[in-house]
Amino acid sequence: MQELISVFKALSDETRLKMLKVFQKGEICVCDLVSVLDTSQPRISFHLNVLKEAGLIKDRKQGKWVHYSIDDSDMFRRFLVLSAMEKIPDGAMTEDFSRLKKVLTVKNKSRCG
Amino acid sequence: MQELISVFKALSDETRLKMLKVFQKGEICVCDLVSVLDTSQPRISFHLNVLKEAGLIKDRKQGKWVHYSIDDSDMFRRFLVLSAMEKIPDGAMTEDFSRLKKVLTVKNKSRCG
DNA sequence: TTAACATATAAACATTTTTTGATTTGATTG
DNA sequence: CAATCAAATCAAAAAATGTTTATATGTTAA
Repeated sequence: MQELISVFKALSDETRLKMLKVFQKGEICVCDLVSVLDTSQPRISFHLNVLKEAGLIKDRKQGKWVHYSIDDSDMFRRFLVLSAMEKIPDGAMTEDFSRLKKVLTVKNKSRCG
Repeated sequence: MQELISVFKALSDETRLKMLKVFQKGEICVCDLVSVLDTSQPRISFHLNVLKEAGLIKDRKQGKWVHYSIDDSDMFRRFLVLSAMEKIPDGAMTEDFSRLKKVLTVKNKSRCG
């Protein structure tokens, strides 16, 4: 039961829902997520950890960077995330997506990743 | 987005999940729920309110009593609750269901309801 | 190997949620 | 209408979560 609760808890926070929205666009590293959500690094790390403990995301370490992405190994979580995401209008993400776009194009001219 | 969050928040608590499990057996009044979950009345009222604010349950007033039941008017909530309930083994509810049984049979010999 | 960078962690603090005990409200019954 | 019962509400205490600032860890590159 605690496992189930941890999943719902992870989903009951605006920052974390926004993170999942960003993850839907693809894998992203912590430093980019900090830029995109325009907040502090420890705060991002804290929320990433909550999502990870709930089994909603996974990480991939590569050199200095840690890339996070949606963990789609579990059907129930997968469905929960999808249906939650569907409920959040893209309008709630305008600023963030615009920063994401910026970050990604800079990326193409190489940096991490 | 806050509405979505309120739903997940409502679902991220053991007492409230147990309440929903009880509601799956049918409508129940506050005083019976207090007996079944074996806790204080204000605590029950508090959690009922959280579930109600999230749109997961509805109430029906009848004389002195208030009967609560699952609100199945919204598809998304309906599905969430069903899939959450499925994840909770009946073993987690043994004591509660046994008290529920008792309460319901006493009921038949009339009291509230 | 030192400097710089990415991320995690920790401690202190702030905020939110939950619990408790007392009280209130509303309805029924004697 | 006084007594009783069900339920809600409130204020204060307790517990859990989230934020911040500072620091630690691990990696890469100069």
